[in-house]
This record gives sequence, structure tokens and C-alpha cells, in this order.
Amino acid sequence: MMATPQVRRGDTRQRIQEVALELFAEQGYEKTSLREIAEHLDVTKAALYYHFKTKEDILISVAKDLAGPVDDLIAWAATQPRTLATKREILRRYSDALWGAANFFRFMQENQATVRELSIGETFKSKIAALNGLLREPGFSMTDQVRCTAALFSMHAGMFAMQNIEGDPEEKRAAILEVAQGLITEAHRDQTETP
Amino acid sequence: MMATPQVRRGDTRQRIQEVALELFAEQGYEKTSLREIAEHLDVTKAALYYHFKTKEDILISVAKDLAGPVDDLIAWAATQPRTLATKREILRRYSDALWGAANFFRFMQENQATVRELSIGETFKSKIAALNGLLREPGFSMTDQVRCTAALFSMHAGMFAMQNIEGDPEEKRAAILEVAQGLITEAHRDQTETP
Amino acid sequence: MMATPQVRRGDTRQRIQEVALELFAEQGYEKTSLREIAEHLDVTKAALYYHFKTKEDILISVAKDLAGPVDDLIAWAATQPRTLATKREILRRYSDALWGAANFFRFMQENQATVRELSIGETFKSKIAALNGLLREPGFSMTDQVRCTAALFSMHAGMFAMQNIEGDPEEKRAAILEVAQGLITEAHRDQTETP
Amino acid sequence: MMATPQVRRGDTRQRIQEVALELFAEQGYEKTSLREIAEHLDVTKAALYYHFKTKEDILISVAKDLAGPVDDLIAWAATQPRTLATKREILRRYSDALWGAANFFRFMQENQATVRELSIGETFKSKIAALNGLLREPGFSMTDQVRCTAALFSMHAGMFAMQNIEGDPEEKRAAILEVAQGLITEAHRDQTETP
DNA sequence: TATGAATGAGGATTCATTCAT
DNA sequence: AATGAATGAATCCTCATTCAT
Repeated sequence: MMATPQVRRGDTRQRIQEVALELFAEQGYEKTSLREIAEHLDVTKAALYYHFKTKEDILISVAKDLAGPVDDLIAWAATQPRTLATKREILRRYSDALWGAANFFRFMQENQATVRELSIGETFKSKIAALNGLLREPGFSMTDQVRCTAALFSMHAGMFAMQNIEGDPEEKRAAILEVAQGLITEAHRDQTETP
Repeated sequence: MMATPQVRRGDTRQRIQEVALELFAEQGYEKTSLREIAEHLDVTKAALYYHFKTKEDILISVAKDLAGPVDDLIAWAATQPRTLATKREILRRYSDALWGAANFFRFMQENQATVRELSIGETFKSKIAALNGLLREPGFSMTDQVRCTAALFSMHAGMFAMQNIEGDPEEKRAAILEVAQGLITEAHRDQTETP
Repeated sequence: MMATPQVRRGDTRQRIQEVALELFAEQGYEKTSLREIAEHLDVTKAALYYHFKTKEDILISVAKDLAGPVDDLIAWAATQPRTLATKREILRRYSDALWGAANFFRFMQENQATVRELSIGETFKSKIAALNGLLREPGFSMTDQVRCTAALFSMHAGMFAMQNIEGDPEEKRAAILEVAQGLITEAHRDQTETP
Repeated sequence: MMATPQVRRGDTRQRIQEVALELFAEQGYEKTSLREIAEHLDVTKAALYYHFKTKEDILISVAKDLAGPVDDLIAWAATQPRTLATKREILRRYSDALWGAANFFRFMQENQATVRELSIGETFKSKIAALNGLLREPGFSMTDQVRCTAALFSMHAGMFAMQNIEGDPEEKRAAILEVAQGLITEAHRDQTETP
């Protein structure tokens, strides 16, 4: 029969991350002020600084938490043979990662210019480059290389571009994955047929 | 018998647009201050206000100038039959538009969060939606609808994602277009085969 | 019959310098906020930033204006022979410099810890070192070297320590100079007598 | 049979004083934050508040501990005749006091502007004034009064100004004292000779 | 066609301090 | 004897914008 505590417990740090990500995704990083974040949480700006050293730090901490699956994916992929099957599986898992932290990836896509100057910018760019490297084969024809790259970025784009289109979300997601996998498959088939 | 003018003549307005776009594309809209633009041009901030009513106005004017080809494309497409051939041509022309104002489209892509709040945001979004509507057939299977949409966005993504990859720019551009057209074609073939 | 202008003319920059120096000297650099300076001038903080890039910049500009005589003195001294007569004249001129910008030098003395971190810190330290170098002879006995150095610093200290003591300011100033010159003279006499 | 305690025992209060003085002397009072002090000690800011009521309180407590010798000196001097010999001894003892808490006196000298607003400011100023009163004779000529005052302040200045000069520290200290005593002596001789 | 001078609103950040535990 | 969490007030500084000249 404990009374509801008047002051929030030890979850403030996490609540900051949640609210911040939400606002960052909604309005952009620059347009979201710490005042705004603080107000949403009913704390003072200074409280944010108790938990994070800078505004950028909030974003970094969020990124660290949410980009983990992509790291795992890259690490896993590095142990696999560079076959078509592996690549299809990479895309499948990437789809999971993307949809598992949609808000965050939406933020990253819509704030590229801003993020580029931030420390997570390089980090992220290199992850995407790593994934791209795992899919693309330098020996392929230019067109097929584009197919591999397009497989990756179609998923990014698909995630948001399809938001406005009616239809069951899961079905859409499956369709996007299918198209991406189709591109990779086509690239490989193409190369096998025409040496 | 006029002496050569020491200072640039009536081209200031245009020079503002050029410098602004360059800086917007490089650093993002928010991170680019009017002071910075003015300094690059060796004029005062106040001079910018003689030519444009607001910061946003500079961007709007740039957008008006550069987005024209896309408007033309949409207008033209409206007069054409919704055939595969038309759609392939739409993509081809869109490729021209994109590469013809690469800086601007790069800006739009990397500053989506910011642009969304600006008046050109809606404008632009509706143009993309219009293009997408010209390519996508609501009657198609979800997968094929995704293919149509992916054709469009692959070009956006391709434009920048391929920057880091070695190879002749023109060849890359052709390859990107080919992949995009391939997607549309595949969507149509698919639908024709499996009614 | 022109009416008194409502807005101050072009003297704002200078008025900022004056007020700033006054407040810096009175309360110290850190304790003086830009808000305070602005209020004293009946302008906005932002106005200060129109004229100076940073708070430190205000101080730098003041220092540049007021430390000129010391530079002149050093330059002049460099062209003179290192005789006792020269040194006595250095002290005399230094007295002029000090009393000519008393507020500023008082500030420098009372804010050493702060000034040390600022860019003018090094600048100033090196000037004092230069002066000291012009007065001190490394070949002298330690005691006489101290006399030379004390001649310099007695003037600094005297300037303020004597403020509380009754008496005609000009007479005090003359007495301080005399004591300083006496120290230098004694150092030289001493060295001549005991080789 | 007590185990060696892992954490420092009851000496925290003293450690705070030590670290605080060190940082105050190094960076100045205002530039030294309680966070910084706490970090150097590996405790929380709140811990400082267990031992001291305010930031100023830390400084006050340090001053109380370190200024004792000067109080003793003043008390002792009050019981002595105002002879030249007494004054020379005052300077000698003052030299001891100064060198015995060099960090603290350096702090006081370099932070005059700040200290002036603090409660120890008045305290300290009055001590120096008391010392000065013990050395200076209002009946002396202005020049000789300046000599007396200069004797006192030369020691302050000497302490730090001579830091950059090569030579044995003890020898320097002795030389500084000698010069100071010389000034007092000269003042007295002068007065005796020219009544 | 521009500038010089200024403003008002707001930004991120830091600080000394408090208090329940 | 000390901490974790938080606050309120202040800091420096930047920005888009205005307007008389």
C-alpha cells in the first residue's frame, strides 16, 4: 500500500533519452532545445546536465543504445561467407534492426546534415559503409554494384516513404525486404550469367 | 565610356542564392547563419535583407529556381499515358533534373527534418508524392508497389551513396538510372504475368 | 538648433570600453557580467557583441589602447645605453605610464589570477619582464638585483598602497618615484664600490 | 587489531582545504569550481557541504589557519617599542610568515579584486594596514613614509617577481629581506640626519 | 543598393547550493 | 560521513531581424 512517490525514481536518465529521441525525431536536433526536453519531463534544464554532459551527449547515449543491433549484425556478417544467401540474411536482419528502432533511424535519415558534424556522424557513416561493403562486390559490373547498394538504401527509404501508403505495416515491411533481397539476388544472378 | 565597375553589379541577388545554397548544402540550413553568408559575399547582413525578406525566403527563391524542371516533368507526365514506357521516361527525365541541381537535392535530402517545418517542405513533399503517384499503381501487389516507389528513391539515395565509390560519374549515373528503370519494369512484368 | 539626438552617436564602442574598464577595475573581471556593462550603458547585451566579439575582446581592446605608452617606453629604452641615468629615466617614464592609466594598471594588478588565463596575460607578463630586464643586471649581486626589481614593483604597489594615506597625490607620486630611483641608484653605487 | 582503512579517515576536511588552496592559487577563486575540488578529492560536491557551509567558507577556514602567524606578529609588535630594530625584526618575522604559507599569500595577491568582496578581504586589508602602521611614521617626510611602505610591499612583490630569476631560493629570500630592511633603515637614518 | 548600429528572443552551459536518504 | 538527484539563477554568446541613413 505504498503511496505513489511524488518524485520520479531513478528512471530520469532513461526518460530523458526517450523524450529527447522523440523530440529530435519529430522536430530535428537543432530545433529541439534543452528547455523543451526539460519541460516535457517537468524538470529543470540543469537536471539534464546532471545526467548528460552536453546536448550531443544525450544523442550519443541514445545512439549507443540503439545502434547495438547493427553492430551485432556487422560482426556476425564478418564471420559468414560472402554468398548470396548471406547477403539475403544480412538484409533480413537489417530490416529487423531498422524497424526495431524506427524513430532513431528516421532521425538519422532526416538529420543527415546535422548529424554529419556530430561525433556520431562518422560512427554511423562507417557502419553504413561497412554494411555496403558486405553487400557490394567490386568485381561486379557497375549496374550490379548499384543494385547491391540500392538494396541497402531502399530499405532506409522504404521505411519512411511507405508510411503514407495504406496497407498493413507488416505486409509493407515484408514487401520492402523482398524488393531489397530481389535486388541483391538479381545482381548475383546477373553476374553469374554474364561473366 | 563607363569604367569597369569595381564592385559586382546587379548580380548580388544571384550571388546570394549561390553562396547560400552552397553553404546550406555543406553545413545544413540551421547551422548556416546569415552572417556567414554575408561574410562569404563581402557584404553586410543587412544587404541580404534588401534582396530577401527572410532567411527562409532565400531558400524559397533557390527552390523556385531549381525545382522548375521537376514541375515541368510532372506537368508533362500528366499528359502521357500511364504505360511502362512513360514511366521509364519519367525516371530518365527525373535523373536529369536530379543531376542538374545536385547540390540542391542533396540539401533537401540531408535536411528533411528542417525543411519539413519550412514552407517549401510541403511543396516538395507533394511533388515527390505526385511523382510517386505517377509511377505507382494502387492495383499492383504490395511488392510491386514497393518496386515503383523504390525506383524513385533509389535515384535519390544513389546520387549520394555512390559518391564514395570509384568509377566514372556518368557511368554511375547511367547505372543508377538503369537499376531504377529495371525496378519499374520488373513491377510491370510481374503484374502482367501474374494477374 | 538641433535637438539632442535620442540615440547615442558613434561613440558607443568607446563608451563600452570606458564603462567596462571601470567595472572591471571596481569589481574584477569575472564578477563583472556583460549584462551589467550593458545596463550601465543603457543598451542590450547584444549591442556589446556588435562592437566586440567576446568579453575578453573588450578587455583586449582596452589593453591595446592603454598599454601603448609602455610599449613606447620599452622601444625607447632599447635604444639607450644601459646606464644608471637611463634606468632612472625609465622609471620616470614608467611612472607617467602608470599614472596615466591608473584604472587599467590597478585592474591588472588586482586580477592577476584571472588575467593569467587571458591572452593579454602573456603579453603583459612579457612587457614587465622586458622592463625588468632593462633595469636588472645579471652580473650584480643578488641583493642588488632585488633592488632593481623592487624599484619596478614598488611603483606598482605604491600606486595603490598609498591611496589610503593622506597627502597630496602629486607629492606621493613624486615620493614613490624617488624611492624607486633611489633603489636603482643604490644598486649601481653598491656595485661600483664593491667589485 | 584494526584493519587498515581503505578510505581516508577523518582527514577529509583538511584535504579539502589543501586541494582548495592549491586550486585557488593556481587558477583563481572564481575559476575554481566546487565540482573541480570534489573531483580532485574523489568525493561528491555534496561532501564538501558536509564540511563547509559555503565555498567562501572553505577559503575563510584556510585563511584562519594560515594567517595566524601574521596575527601573532602584529600582537607581538604591539608590545615592542617603535624602534628601527623592532621594525627590522617585524620584517624578518613577516618574511617567515610569507614564505611559510607562500601558496596562500600568492593567492591573496593575485586575487585581490575577488577577495575584496569576500569577508576575508576586510580582515586581510586591516592586517596589512596594521603592519604598515607599525612600520610607517606619520611624522616622516613623504619619501620616507613611502620607504616604509615599500619595505612591506617589496616583500610581497619580491616573493613572486623573483620566481623567474635563477638563483638559490634561500639566497633570494635573504636578499629580499635585506632590501626591505635597507629601506626601513634608510628611512630612519634619513629622518635622524635631517630633522 | 546598401550599411552601421542595434534589438529581443533564445541558445547551451555552469555554478553554488539543497536535501532526502 | 557522504551521496544522488535536482534546482534556480546566472553566464556568455548567437541569431534573425529592423531601420534610419
